[in-house]
Amino acid sequence: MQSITRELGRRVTEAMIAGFGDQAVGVDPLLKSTQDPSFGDYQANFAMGLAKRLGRRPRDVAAAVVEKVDVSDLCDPPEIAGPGFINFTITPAAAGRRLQAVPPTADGVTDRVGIAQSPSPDVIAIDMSSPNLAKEMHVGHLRSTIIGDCIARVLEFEGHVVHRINHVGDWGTQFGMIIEHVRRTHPHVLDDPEHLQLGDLEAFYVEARRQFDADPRFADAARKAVVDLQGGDPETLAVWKAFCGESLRHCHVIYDRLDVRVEDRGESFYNDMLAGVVQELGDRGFAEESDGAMCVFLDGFTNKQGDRLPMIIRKSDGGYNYATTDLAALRHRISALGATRLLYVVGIPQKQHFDMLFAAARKAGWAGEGVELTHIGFGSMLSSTGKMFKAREGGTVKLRDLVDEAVERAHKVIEASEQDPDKRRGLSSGQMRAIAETVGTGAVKYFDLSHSLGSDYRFDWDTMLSMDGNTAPYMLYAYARIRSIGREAGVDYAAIPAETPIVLEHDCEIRLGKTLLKLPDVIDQAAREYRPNVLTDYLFELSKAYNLFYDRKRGVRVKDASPESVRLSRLRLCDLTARSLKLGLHLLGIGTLEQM
RNA sequence: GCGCCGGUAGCUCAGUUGGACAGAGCACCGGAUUUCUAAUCCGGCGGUCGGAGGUUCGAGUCCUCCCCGGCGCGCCA
Repeated sequence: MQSITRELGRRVTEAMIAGFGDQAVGVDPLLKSTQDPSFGDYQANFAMGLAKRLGRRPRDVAAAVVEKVDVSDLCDPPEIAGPGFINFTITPAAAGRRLQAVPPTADGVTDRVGIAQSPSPDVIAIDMSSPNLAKEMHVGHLRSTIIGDCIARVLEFEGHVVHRINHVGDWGTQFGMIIEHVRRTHPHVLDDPEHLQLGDLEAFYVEARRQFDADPRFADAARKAVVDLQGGDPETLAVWKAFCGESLRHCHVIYDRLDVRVEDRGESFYNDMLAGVVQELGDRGFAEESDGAMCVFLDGFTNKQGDRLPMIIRKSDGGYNYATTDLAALRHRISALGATRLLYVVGIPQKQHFDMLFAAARKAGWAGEGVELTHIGFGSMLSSTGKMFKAREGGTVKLRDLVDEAVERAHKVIEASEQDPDKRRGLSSGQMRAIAETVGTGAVKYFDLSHSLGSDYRFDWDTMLSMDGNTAPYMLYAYARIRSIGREAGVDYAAIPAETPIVLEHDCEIRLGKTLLKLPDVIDQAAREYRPNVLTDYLFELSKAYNLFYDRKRGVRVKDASPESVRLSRLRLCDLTARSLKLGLHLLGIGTLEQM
């Protein structure tokens, strides 16, 4: 399945050049899908802008292009409307042909629904999730984890090589008290460091902190542990390593549950590169000493007094901080991983840090012209009352608890449904648990990803678990329903011959077919703009189109449609819808259900 | 003080390098069910897009100023 806007855009561009020669070279035809079906399916908006440059009337410019453009195999004759819009209406026959050409699913690989990969794959490093290992993962890590996963999935789908880098916090002074606390509570840790087990990481951290504050001898030991750690003392390193391993295992329980894959790479990995970073920046005159600290000063950054704002890369006590680590990591991703696109899925409050980091990397020449550096910032997750998200007791909410509650709530909905004689499906308790897991985690992810990245959003259980509206349950239901129709019709969708014609006649068939054709454009836009909600909006549109297609009153019959050619055509539409939904949800990191 | 991000329907949110009368869900009102999964569908109600200027053929979108909210601003990450 190819992008229609690209196809139409190519032809319009040719017609523009045929009509206006060099003056039209490089002019974007501005092709997009229309908002209102009365304007057709796609529109080209270049005429107003081009007319201005040419000193001509927009409608005349549009008319000249319409005269030259050949789209008769795709559309009705293009129409000029308003100030100079050119409207294209895809013919049902052309839409049917394009859908029919989508190859069938192949076993064992991700169904691409006929969408080609990028001919020029990039190596991309995505900085995502990145919790601090000293503590348990909390809700603050949710957005980076699932947004990063979604963007990684989309870019991987496009054929790029993606490193999902989990830049975990495994270094710093707080590990001193952790190490000391491990020693005291698990005295035999060194005998078997791989099998250190901690039931509650958060409680462990809190207790370590309490001891540190309450017991001077503990505090001294903790400080000594920091020194030993930095000095490379083997025994201290072993304890530290054992703790980090255990903490990572806790993280991966959640990653597995959320079906998120990451490459763990702790900050400590870059430790022996830090001195070199500072040395080189200093030698080349990009960094200078200020109040005892080594600082990089960059144009355009000032502090509250209006003085230039430093990026501190070595503290006055000789220690390094996150700016140094991030610079080292950036270099490593470019030079060692070969990445040409570095993405950072980190909250908006850190925007200034990334602005400075990128500016410094450019200045030092570590990131050249050909390297993209992008901070994919996102807003905060707020409670339903609009405040910062906190547990009832006031502390942070563990991510694990959030996921548990989501699944539990989904399970209750399913149980209630099974109690209702009109709704019950006769699910086993095992099936109910499996469905609740997909619906619960899917609901949380979908709700998050359906918001535009930049804005804060209010976390609301009832909305995200609602069957109505732009939610995971609605989408999952639409998918399950289509799969059920296939079973009821006694067909294996995958076995319907690929040459079976798809004929779009009824309005709801035409609408569904044309919506299906938008999928490549949607994925393309989501990838280009790093915007998951482009995908969710589309899935909602597709689900609505399908539900209308299948509606008792306004839709068409499928299972018992006749003649057989119409029945098969509609079953293929069902199949393509299911495949598109499955692919879209997969790119969001959400699994599908054959039944719910 | 400087900077960043927000302010769109009663509520929660979309709005694609500026494009056609500003969209959706929830809520509310009304309609459709001898069920191919109604966990659905259709219709109605509802907005001077925070305010004021400006640029433009055209502004929710760009520029300036102001109001309100959140966040950041030298050795935490």
